[in-house]
Amino acid sequence: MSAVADRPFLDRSFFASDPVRCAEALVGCTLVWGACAGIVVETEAYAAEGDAACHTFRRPSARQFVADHPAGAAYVYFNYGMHWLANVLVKGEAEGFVLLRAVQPVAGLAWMRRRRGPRDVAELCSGPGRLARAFGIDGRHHGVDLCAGGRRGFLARVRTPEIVRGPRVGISLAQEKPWRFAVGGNPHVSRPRPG
DNA sequence: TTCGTGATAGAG
DNA sequence: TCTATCACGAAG
Repeated sequence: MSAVADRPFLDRSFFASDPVRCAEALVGCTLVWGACAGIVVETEAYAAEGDAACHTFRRPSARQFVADHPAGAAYVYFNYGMHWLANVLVKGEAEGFVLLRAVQPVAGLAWMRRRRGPRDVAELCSGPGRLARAFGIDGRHHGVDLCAGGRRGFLARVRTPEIVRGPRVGISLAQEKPWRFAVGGNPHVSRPRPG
């Protein structure tokens, strides 16, 4: 846990931005979740306004979530009958979410393998469903504050990564928006590789 | 490429 | 009640 020790979490002002900028800024930061931690290597932005792929476009419950929670709250939902997906609420100049798509594991590898099975490190968290599974993220965490200190939050970048940008993955609407961000060439990024 | 699996929301 | 849809992943 030395990679995690004695550094403060990103505070709420980090998420009081807009979802696209925030998604890019989060790449290279470290996600800390209890005993597990990983460097964020891939994100996507979803805008509450004008983005047909965002849950807020169709789901009243998502709009209510935005209204009821502060920036930096976790938005966790169950999809395809089997996968949990983890997002962070952004509320600032614009509102929306940042989907956490992949991290490079740095702590808690034993826990991740216990949940995901004995896999290669590059397979542990290289996708939003995989990441949530490896970190033990599920519906219990829907709405938790990631800017409150304690066990869960983000650490600032130690280095600025080389970020590549491309279209979002796995959506049918608003595919034209290049709102996926990833660390160029990083093996922990999900497929299809951007670039 | 195909299919498992379930929450959500809107229509009937 | 019924149905379409869905920000996925594992196996084949």
